[in-house]
Amino acid sequence: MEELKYHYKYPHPAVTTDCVIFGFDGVRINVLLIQRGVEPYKDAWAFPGGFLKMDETAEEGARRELEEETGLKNVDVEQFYTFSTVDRDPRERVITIAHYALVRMADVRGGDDAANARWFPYNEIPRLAFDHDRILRKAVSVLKERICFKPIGFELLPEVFTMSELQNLYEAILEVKFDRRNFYNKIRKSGLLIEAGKRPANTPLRVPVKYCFNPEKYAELKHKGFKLEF
Amino acid sequence: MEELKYHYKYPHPAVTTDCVIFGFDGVRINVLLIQRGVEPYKDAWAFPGGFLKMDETAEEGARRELEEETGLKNVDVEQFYTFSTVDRDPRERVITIAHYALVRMADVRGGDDAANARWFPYNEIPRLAFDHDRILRKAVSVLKERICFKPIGFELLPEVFTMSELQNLYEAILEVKFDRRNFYNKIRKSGLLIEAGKRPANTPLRVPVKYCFNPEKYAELKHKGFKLEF
DNA sequence: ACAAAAGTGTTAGGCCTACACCCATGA
DNA sequence: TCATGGGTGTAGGCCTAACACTTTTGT
Repeated sequence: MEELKYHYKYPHPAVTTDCVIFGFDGVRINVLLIQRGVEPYKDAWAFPGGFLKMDETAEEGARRELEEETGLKNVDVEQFYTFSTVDRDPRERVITIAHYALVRMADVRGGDDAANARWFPYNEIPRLAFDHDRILRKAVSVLKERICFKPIGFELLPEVFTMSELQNLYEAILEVKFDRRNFYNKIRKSGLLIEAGKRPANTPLRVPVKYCFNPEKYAELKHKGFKLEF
Repeated sequence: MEELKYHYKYPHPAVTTDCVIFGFDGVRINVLLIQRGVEPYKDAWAFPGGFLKMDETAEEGARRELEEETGLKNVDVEQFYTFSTVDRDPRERVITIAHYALVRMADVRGGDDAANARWFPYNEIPRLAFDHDRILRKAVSVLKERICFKPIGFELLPEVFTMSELQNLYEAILEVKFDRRNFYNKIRKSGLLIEAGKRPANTPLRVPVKYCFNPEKYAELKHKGFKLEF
C-alpha cells in the first residue's frame, strides 16, 4: 500500500518539467523523444521530463531529467510555456513547465541511458503521450518566432558548415524557401560568418566554402536582435 | 491547530498565479498593485494573484484572482513566465505562473473590491513583496519584445485617441523617442487607424485629429506581425 | 550530355531617416 | 509675441526582391 507522507492544508498540484529537444540533420528538423516504460501511456513516445524536486528550479529539473533519460549534459534549456489543463494527466493534477533546447544531433548518440531515446524527423512524429502534441506545436511556434529576431544555428550545426546547410536550417524551421543569392548576400552583410580556413588553391569549385560563426558578432546579434525576412 | 487534509506520496510545491497589469494614462505606463493584508510581506505591495485551485487552469486562476482582488473582469491575461526559484516564498515551496495584461486604466476605478488596489507609474514602483520586482522586470522585457512585432494599444487606449497619444504609448513602453513625422507616416501607411468621425468644418486646427483602430487590420497585423523600428 | 550544386552582381522599387515650414492657440 | 502642439512632404540612402549565367562534376 502507498505511503502518503506529505501533508498539506490545501491541495497541491504535481509539477513536472518537459524538454522539447530540436536537432538538425542537414536537411530536416528532428525532435528527440523517449519511449515510456510505465503506465500511463506505456510504450507511447513522449518528451524527456519528469517530476520536479523540491530543491531544484524548473530549469535545473529539466536539465536533470534530460540527462537521466537521454544522457545529454550541459544543455541550455529555455522555458517557453507552462501547461495547466486540468485533466492533462490521468493520475492526478499535473502542471508541466515546458522547455526547449537546440542541440547537435551527434551529441546524443553514445548517450548510454539513451537506450530508448530516438530522433524523429519533425513530419514523422508518432502519436505522443499526454498532451505532448500540443506542447510540440507550441514549441515549434515559439522557435519560429525566435528565429526571426535572433541568430540561430550555433547550437544546431557542426563547427563548420556550408552556406547551403545554414539556409536549409532556416528553411526547415520556417517552412519557407529563400532565394539562394539573397540569402548569401544577407548573411554576408550581417558579418555573422567567417570562412573556416582557406580553400586550398586547387579545390574543385564544386566543393562548397565552409564557414563557422563569428562568436562576437553572434553574441551581439543575439542581444541586439536581427531581422530575417519571412 | 492546522488541519493537514491533503496527502501525497511525494512532496508537491504550491502553485500560484500572478498578474502584471499594465495601464496607460496618456503619458506614462502604470502598473496595478495591491497592498498585502497578511503576512508574509504584510503591507508590502504586490501583484494580484494567489493559489491555483485544482479545477482551474492557470489562466482561469489568474483571471479569478484578478477579479477578486481588483474588480477587473474579462481581462485577456497572457502567461509569460513561470518562476520557480526554490526559496521565493518563505512559507513553503511556491511556484508562480506569471501573466500580464493590458487594460484601460479607467476600467479599474469603480472596482469595489479594489479598495487596496492602486496604479503606480512605472518609475515610481515601491518595494515589492517576494520576488515581484524580478517578475516585473521580466514582464516589461516581454512586453517590449512583443510590441515590436504586434500592434498594441487597442487594449490600453480609449476608444478614440490622437496620434500623439499613440506615439506617447509606444515611446513610454520602449523608452525611446520617435520622430513625429516619421511615426505619422509609418502608422498611416500600415492602415491600422481610421479617422474617428469627421472633424467639423470649422474645428480649430489646434485640436488634433482623433483616430480609432481599424479592427480588421489590427487583427491581421496581430496575426501576421508588424515591424516597428527600435 | 545533362542534371545538380555552387559561385557571383545588378537593378528597380520601396522603406527608413532626417529634416523645415506653416498655422493656431493660450499664456 | 512667444512657446507649444499640430499638420504636412521630400530627398538620399539603404535594404529588399527579383533575376541569369557560368563552372564543375557525377551519372
